[in-house]
Amino acid sequence: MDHVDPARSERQRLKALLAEHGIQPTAQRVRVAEVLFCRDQHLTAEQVIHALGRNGSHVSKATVYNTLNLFAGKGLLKALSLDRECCRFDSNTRPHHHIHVEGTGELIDVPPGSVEFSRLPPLPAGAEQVSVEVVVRVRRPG
Amino acid sequence: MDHVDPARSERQRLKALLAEHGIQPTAQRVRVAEVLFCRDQHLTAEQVIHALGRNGSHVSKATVYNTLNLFAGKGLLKALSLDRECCRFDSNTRPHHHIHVEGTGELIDVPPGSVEFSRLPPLPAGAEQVSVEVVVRVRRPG
DNA sequence: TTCCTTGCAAAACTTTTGCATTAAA
DNA sequence: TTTAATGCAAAAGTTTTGCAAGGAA
Repeated sequence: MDHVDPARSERQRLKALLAEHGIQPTAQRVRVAEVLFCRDQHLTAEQVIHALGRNGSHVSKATVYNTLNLFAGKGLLKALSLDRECCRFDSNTRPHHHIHVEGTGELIDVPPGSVEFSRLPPLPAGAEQVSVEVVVRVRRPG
Repeated sequence: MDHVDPARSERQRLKALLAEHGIQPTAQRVRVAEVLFCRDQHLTAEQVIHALGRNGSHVSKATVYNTLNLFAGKGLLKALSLDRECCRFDSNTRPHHHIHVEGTGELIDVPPGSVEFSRLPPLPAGAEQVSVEVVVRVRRPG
């Protein structure tokens, strides 16, 4: 008989992921990670809190915020700020770009190879480039 | 004798600018415009409020917010959202890009000709492109 | 024990709104 | 006179913080 529990092994994988990034894998942090890292997505803090509720796993609001900031600080999330609404946390931390749909607020990931530059601006003296991020804003007519 | 008052004629110019954009040029709105449009800059709402105070021209907080949103809606300002801090209003509404200095939060305008693309991503079906904006993030080592 | 984490509530902060007053058309 | 704009205070929304209690090392 096979006793593998997929949810359990997923939790083990997440614990390892957190530990690798110097984060103590507490129960609450693993629950937040379950919500975030099941796929590439861009969630607001509020969406994370709701998703936890739907999962039946409660984590206090303050801990969610602290955890999101902790994950972002350790490189497990990228904090996005694309419109004047609240911050979104991108579970895809590889370099990439975005298409931002006006009106719906929908965000679409663009792989880095889909954008190429033939010219980039000179950097200020002494500064070193950290990243180049492109946001293509689009509208759905109608 | 010459009776030209430069501050006064500047105010006349701003009144005309607001009127051209379908904005009733009230005293408060002209005061906010004086702060914003003296040069290309990126100010937060709070910075606008402080600048008004320094000018000796008081405008209530709610009116400042309403005015900034009104100007942005009418195309006199572009609302930026580059980090998780509050929204900045860019008095340069021509297409352009930005260099964002980590740590200081400094924002540097990049003219559109300084960036050229040899490839851009396909847009979602039926969507039309509104703008392409590049943010180069840099760090000053030390 | 010692250090770190959690949860709750309260605080801080940015932005919006309700409404009486005032100014403009 | 009729409409629009202002100012204040209060409300709403997001995020942070203080602190007592709980858990892990």
